Amino acid sequence: MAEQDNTRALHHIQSLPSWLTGRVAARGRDLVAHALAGEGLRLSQHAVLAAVAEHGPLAQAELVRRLEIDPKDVVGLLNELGDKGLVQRRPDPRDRRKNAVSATPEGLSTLQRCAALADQANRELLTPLSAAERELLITLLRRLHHADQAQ
Amino acid sequence: MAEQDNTRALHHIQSLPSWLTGRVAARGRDLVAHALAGEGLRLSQHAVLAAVAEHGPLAQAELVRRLEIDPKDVVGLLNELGDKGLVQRRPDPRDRRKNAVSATPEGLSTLQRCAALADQANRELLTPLSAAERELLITLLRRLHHADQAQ
DNA sequence: CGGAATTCGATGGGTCCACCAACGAAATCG
DNA sequence: CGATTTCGTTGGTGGACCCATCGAATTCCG
Repeated sequence: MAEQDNTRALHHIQSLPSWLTGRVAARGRDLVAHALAGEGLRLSQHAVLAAVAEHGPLAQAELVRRLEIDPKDVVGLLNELGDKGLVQRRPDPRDRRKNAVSATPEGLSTLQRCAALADQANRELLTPLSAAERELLITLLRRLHHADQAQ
Repeated sequence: MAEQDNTRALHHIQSLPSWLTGRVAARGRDLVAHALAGEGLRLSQHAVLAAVAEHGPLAQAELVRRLEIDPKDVVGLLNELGDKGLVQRRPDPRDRRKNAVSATPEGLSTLQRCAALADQANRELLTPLSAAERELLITLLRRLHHADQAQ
């Protein structure tokens, strides 16, 4: 510290992990988003569809908690996925406040193709790294993320 | 590939580098943003201030190219930084289309403090990693970013 | 030289994503 | 029961990015 040199201020910022991860994340986001556009899905729609497919029929509030997403946004996302025929909302007979959201067969097959597309995009993102380096990067990122999850 | 299992669709997505970097980047962004809030600056304002400080008096269009930022946003950012007395816009006598943007002494001292705050936030972000691992992560991210820069 | 093309600063409009505030309806708690 | 909580929904805010346009000033080129 106290080694701050304003003549390299921008260079300094752009060497920080927070900035580097932001840039790499932005590129990863764009790559995956572009790939998913082939299936007509946005990133958030893909995440919701995957959560619904993985965790059986679930209530929207459960979706909110699991994805740490805003309740408001869930409504729109499910509407869009519903319009595409990928998920369906039914009233939960056991608790009439809830909607039981589940994926349709079409939703599941779409999800299959999306997973392949997302994998492909991630391969492109990591092109500059060797297989061992990719594993290493994922491990480091995972540790940072898990430490965050646990506060 | 073709090992897609819809019963682990969400888990799969959340293991992808694109998702992990996104999460870590979001946390890094929040940490730095929160730290900079102590100086009353947002991330984009900090970046612009640093660029102006590092690269002498600049035209706004030059700022746009260097930071790959939207021309529209530059106007507002410079207005805000100008209102705070951290930068000043003067007409460039050599090209009257241009504004020569430079940092004020107050801007430079603010930048000093911001650099320290950003460093501190990044240290917090990387807390779970050893010094060697931090260097490794930065190296890997830098390679990904540079490969992107060169298309 | 003078007209055409380009650059610069600025503005308006639009998308996408994340976040906060509040509400009626329906369930659960005490 | 009544009070509280949960659920789904609607409202709006703000940041980051992109597209198009516009007048003023400069550069290019015939």
